[in-house]
Amino acid sequence: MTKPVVPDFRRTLTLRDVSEASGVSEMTVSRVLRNRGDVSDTTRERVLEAARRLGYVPNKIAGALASQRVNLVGVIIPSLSNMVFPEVMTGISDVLEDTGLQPVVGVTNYLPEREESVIYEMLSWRPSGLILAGLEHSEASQAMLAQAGVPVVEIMDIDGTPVDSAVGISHRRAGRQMAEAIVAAGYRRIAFLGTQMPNDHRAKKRLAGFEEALAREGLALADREFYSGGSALLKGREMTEAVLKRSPDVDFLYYSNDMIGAGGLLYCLAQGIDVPGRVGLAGFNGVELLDGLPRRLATMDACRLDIGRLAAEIIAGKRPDGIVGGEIIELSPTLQPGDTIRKV
Amino acid sequence: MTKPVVPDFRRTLTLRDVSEASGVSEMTVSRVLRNRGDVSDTTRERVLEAARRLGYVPNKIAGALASQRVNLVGVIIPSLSNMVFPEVMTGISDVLEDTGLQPVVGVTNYLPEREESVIYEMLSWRPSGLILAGLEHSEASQAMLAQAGVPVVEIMDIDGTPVDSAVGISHRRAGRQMAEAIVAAGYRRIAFLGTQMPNDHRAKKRLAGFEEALAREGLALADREFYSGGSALLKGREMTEAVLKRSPDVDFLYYSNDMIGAGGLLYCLAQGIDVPGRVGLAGFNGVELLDGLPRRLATMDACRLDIGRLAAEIIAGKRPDGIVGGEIIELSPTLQPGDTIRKV
DNA sequence: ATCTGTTATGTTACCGCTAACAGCCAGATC
DNA sequence: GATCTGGCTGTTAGCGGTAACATAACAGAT
Repeated sequence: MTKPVVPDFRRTLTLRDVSEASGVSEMTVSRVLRNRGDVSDTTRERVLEAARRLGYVPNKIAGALASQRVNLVGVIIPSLSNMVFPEVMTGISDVLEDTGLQPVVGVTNYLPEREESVIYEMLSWRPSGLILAGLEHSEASQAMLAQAGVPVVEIMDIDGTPVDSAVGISHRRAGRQMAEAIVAAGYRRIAFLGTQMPNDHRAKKRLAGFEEALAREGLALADREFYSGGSALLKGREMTEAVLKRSPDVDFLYYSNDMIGAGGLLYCLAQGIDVPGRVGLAGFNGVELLDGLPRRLATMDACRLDIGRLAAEIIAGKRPDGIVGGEIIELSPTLQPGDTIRKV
Repeated sequence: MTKPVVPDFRRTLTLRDVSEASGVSEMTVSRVLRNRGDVSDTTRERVLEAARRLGYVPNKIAGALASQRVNLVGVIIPSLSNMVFPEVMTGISDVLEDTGLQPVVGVTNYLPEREESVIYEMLSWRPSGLILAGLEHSEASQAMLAQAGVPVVEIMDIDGTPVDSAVGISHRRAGRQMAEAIVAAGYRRIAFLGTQMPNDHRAKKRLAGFEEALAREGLALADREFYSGGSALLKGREMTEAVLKRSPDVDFLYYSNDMIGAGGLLYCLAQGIDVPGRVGLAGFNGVELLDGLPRRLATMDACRLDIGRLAAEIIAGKRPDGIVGGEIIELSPTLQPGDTIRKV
């Protein structure tokens, strides 16, 4: 309603401004700024000088619309505070760095409906590819991904059917392997401590594989405890205390992630409990944090860096043999026994 | 060179496709999909049905170009693995959630030249605003930000001159306050342990403020130790060991962040060192992780959630009194004495 | 019957850039 | 001298939407 006090005299700059300032056509300016096509050195210099002097920043929106090319890769993850995704991101960035592609992160907070809208939002920018965590998505999400017309890589997990490509580990198998190692070390009264999150499918699969392997040995979980929210380290302490009080005869604690496992380890050490003699412990992920603990927690690394790398390579079309899509890459996590499982 | 094996029969969908499928003009479809302007209920239904059936996802690139409006906010931070930025992001997302704006994250790895290119890249998408960590930027970066023509909020720090708005704490003052508390508790032989990072200006300012306050009391740092890279928790242990061996008479360890502080605390406890009697400890940030430690490390929270919130409010034009730009908001971090400083 | 206002829809002209193609000109070739 | 290069630059026509401005259809008021 009120007239603007400050007139907007500084219109946003366009190619035309640079073109006028340097006395060549817009097309030539465009060519210079993108390093595409032949331009004489003198012209190039003049254009660059003008662009720099004016402080011109190209408008990628217009560029993308005209060229039908967008140098963005959507990366959709459940959470940033997880300690696991930063490393995946590092792998992705490493590979994309010299491809001209740029990752753009979206966070879903483990909510399928949130994921749906993030996918929609991302696709509406017509990215060159999509990387997203997990194989479980709403029907609408699946439909969008299938229609997207760009490479889609589902990461972290391979127990299921991907829309297009997948890079990850089998969490089911990871759970089995850990159970086998624990049983082999002579533990028998085993408890599980983990997240409550109904949508953390990977944790759920690990537990399923774990119980499956126990069953095969004629064993069942002796106890189980769940949490949600709050400081994972603290929750680990609290849950550990609760389980050990409730089931004093438990001799092994299997945690769904390293953070709560670390909390449990600190609790046991503080209580003077003999680890791994009286109680054994194991987590999952292989997070860097563990290196600083008084004792090395048994864990299983989830190949996060490699997962990021490979996913990015698929998007960037860098896979050997020029494989184009529909690739499923299973990585093998390695068990790191640390100091919290008895040696056999 | 080779002909594509699979013909691209599934062209990408446009408004025209939906328009034809529903028998109305493109404009009407556009109105329906954006919920703007009056459209009859029957038409709306028909359009939505067609859009859903076709799996149409609007092209925001074209939309943004035509409307000169981009619902993105660039957020530029030095690192994801820091534990400090996820919380800032949470604050930002909370506020932006119901404004139609969407955060887009860029990471600089503490490299000014990398920051420069991230800023350039972001501005080339003409976002509605920019939030970036710190007040120190290359000249070229400053120029771009000043020219950007959108709100720019520099966060975390207010010791310096912002380009436009700033929300943060005074790290210099935070350092001073901590030093005063330490001296007041009777400690005299104080050591500093921190990051080597030449570009972590905030850590540097904390140290400067810290030394300044010590000097005012006639004191100087008894020792100092720096690190770079690796697991912060582990580095904290190692540095602490090094310092205590080298300078056995040191009675306080001031860490530049909570993670290395936690490492130091674990080391001291494992060594049976009397904390806070023989040695006092303090960190910085107030990270959630600390809640799970055997003893509560003294720290200073950096108001990360509030910083994110306020920055987002400025971008979204939600500040009370309709303040528009050039706002500088200083928050006051609170000292959390924990259990690692002697009570006076 | 005409006027007015409201609601629902369509038309037109861009937004800022790039693909594709069309010139132009100096020097080489025949 | 005519033709043919190949390097450099310009012209034209969109890309897929949306703002702004018609227009149409119809109810109620005059």
